[in-house]
Amino acid sequence: MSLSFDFAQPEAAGADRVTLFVDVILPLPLPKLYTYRVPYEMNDEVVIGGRVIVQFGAKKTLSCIVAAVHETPPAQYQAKYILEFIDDAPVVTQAQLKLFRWMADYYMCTLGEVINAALPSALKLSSESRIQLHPAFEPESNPYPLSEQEQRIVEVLSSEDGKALTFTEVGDLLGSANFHKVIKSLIQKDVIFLFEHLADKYSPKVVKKVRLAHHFVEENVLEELFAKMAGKPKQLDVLMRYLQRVPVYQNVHSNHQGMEKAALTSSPHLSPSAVNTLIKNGVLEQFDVIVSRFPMDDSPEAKMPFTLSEAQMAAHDEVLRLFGEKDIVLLHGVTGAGKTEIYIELIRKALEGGGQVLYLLPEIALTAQIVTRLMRVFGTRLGVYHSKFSDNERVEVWNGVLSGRFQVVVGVRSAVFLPFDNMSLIIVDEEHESSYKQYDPAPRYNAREVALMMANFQGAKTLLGSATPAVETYYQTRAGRWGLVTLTKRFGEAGLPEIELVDTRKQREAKKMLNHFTPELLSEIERKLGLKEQVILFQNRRGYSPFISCLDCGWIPKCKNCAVSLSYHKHAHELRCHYCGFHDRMPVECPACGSRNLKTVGFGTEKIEDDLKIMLPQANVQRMDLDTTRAKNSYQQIIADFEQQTTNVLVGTQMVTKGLDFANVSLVGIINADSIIHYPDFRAHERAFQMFVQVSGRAGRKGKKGKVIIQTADPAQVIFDKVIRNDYLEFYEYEITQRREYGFPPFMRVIRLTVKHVDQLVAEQAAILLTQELVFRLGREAVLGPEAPYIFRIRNFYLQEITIKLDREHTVLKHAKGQIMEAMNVVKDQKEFKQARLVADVDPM
DNA sequence: AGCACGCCGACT
DNA sequence: GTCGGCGTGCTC
Repeated sequence: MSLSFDFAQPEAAGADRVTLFVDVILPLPLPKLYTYRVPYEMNDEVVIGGRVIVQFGAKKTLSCIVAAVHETPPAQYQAKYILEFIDDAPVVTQAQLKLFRWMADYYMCTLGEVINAALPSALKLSSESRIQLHPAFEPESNPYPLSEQEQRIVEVLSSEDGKALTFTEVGDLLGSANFHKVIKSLIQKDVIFLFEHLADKYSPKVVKKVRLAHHFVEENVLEELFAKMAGKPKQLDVLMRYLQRVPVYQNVHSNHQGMEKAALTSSPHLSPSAVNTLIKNGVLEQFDVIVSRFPMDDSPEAKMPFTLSEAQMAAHDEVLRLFGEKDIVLLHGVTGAGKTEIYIELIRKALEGGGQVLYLLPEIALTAQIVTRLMRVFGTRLGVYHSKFSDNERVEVWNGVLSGRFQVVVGVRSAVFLPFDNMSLIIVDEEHESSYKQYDPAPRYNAREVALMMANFQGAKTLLGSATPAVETYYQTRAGRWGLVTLTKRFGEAGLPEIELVDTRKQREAKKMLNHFTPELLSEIERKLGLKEQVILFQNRRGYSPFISCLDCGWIPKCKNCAVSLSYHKHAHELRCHYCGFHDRMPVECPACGSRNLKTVGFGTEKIEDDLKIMLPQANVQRMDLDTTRAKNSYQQIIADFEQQTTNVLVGTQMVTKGLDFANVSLVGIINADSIIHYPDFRAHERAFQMFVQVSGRAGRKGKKGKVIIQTADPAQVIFDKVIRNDYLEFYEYEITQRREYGFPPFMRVIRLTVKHVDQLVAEQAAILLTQELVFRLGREAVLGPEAPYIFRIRNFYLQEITIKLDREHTVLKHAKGQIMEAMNVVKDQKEFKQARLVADVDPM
């Protein structure tokens, strides 16, 4: 039996010495929980969802999460004592524990793996965890008294800038085993903060500000100053601007806040050197302020309420009405229909009811634009959870949700792990996006499904939004289980773009192709640039070319770890593997025959960029793909340049298809549609349709009708017809028939098992045995394969795939997963397959 | 995931 | 004769 904390406490306070045990979740891929014993005197410190430190194995001390408290001593072994209690309040809520258990179950992984993915690493203490002085800490102004031990730590940390100590070092320094208490206390007092890896070291964002030196603040002193400035017009200008922006007289304190130096120096009519002279002469003083990475916009126009259009209002009302009878509603709105405003209105209503709100977005759609917009409406109640955030920022959001400071969180996939316990509304925007699915490592979860389950557990409503809903999602609305609201009109009179197909085969035969551009696309780009409008080009492959080949002997460089050719990256002058990261210098001559006739074959974004720069010198081309957005802010920079029209052509992969709104883009070109359609996967058509419609949606906003040119070798393919007419329904009808006929989701559930082994033969043998065991348990018709995937070797592991199709019923599913586990264990228990890795992916995408 | 224990090749 | 390779099994 497990006791809750509330129940355990009064007993522990009594005279009877109950012996408590806790089951903990270790942050490791272990199938079960481990039981530790609570020291008597610590009985009232036990908190479910709190962290404790335990010894695990001979050497390791780990922090882990208390999942349950009970009085049952383990029969088989002697439980070790808990070494330390870190938290006096849960860092993981009961609601989370329930959800995490469901995830581990559903996605066939361990609780430890879920916890590991869920907790920001600074919450996962280890002896390697480090502390650093909080950048905002000043010894004089910190209001909390420090103990002698705390003082010692602060001294050492202050000894040099950015000095860090590991837990082990802190332990040595204090010579006490109980140093976690000291660390915890210092964290609470905002003196230090924690991080896990050197890369997580906190570097605060600092803004340089200026203010009037305080002895000038009085009116008559200032007049004197003005008199002195009479012969220095530039400096006077600066001062005037400052006084204009900062109401020094009306509000005495406003001068203390000052204003951003950049606002003075970068102002077109002001001289930066005059600003510096004023600082040098002591009239202005410069100071640094640590700011949040998402600044609050307090300008008056920011507070301006927006009004929903009639269509938006109607959709909003319909969503609310449907929430009266259904828990899940799909908002199917064409691109540019203004779904975000509807979300904001709904969030506002949900907050009035007092619950929490989670707004999920795919990685690349979560831009500064949308965050700023939400900040304006929700201010400090909004938390942001982004994968490019540092660990400290994540902990801040985590704690903010726990404390109730953040009632709304906008975030990516992993935001479903945050400690919500009173959810009232979840919005999953672009719900069809495959980036909601984590592919590797475990837990291989789909944030949309997790969100739906969280909503279910916490009695919240879920709104799914998309211009191109997943077939599975739309099916649910057709079946009447989920509500459906449709928005067919674009916001602000913008018509849907005109889509033109251009036959690349015909043009190639006529020898009219210019590199990979048809004359139609090239002249249209030229025309748009002439009109000072912008262009987006979509090519779903990065690098310069997918491979190179020797013209004399046909040699093609392959990756030594994977069964793929190496892509040529011109800028880096390298050959790269897109699967394992292997790279090598581009050879000058063929290593097989010594010929210098090496030719690139095929094309990626880099070549498109290159060719276009040569063919249209007036184009200012920027490329956006994984290679150009790797650095932390490069993505924002590329977007900003394009927005401000410093660049006028954006060439990119998937990244350009999602969520970007640029008013001046009037042409979208899809360079090679065929590579998107021809994919060996049951979702290929769905993905292609979504991609075409989404990228087309980037063309034409704010009243301008856009144009889309799709280059294809086979314009007759059925899918184009539906894309051109933007007919989702027709696409859906076609697709759902196929799915029914061939037994794919939503009619069947798919679980994909992958067997990996360094030896190809062993991988095959293990897969054959696994298949046999599966067929034995689930029946022949449920198991497909084994089969080597198209790319049959990655990172030196040979792959074999088995696909399992199951009925959707939950009981069947649960039972089947047990059977699959059994089958996997049979294989793993075989000596010859000990080295094989077996991976289960539930609902793969 | 680590880490220790345990059986087979090139070194003082 | 040992040092050390990493295969295998266990951790409350």
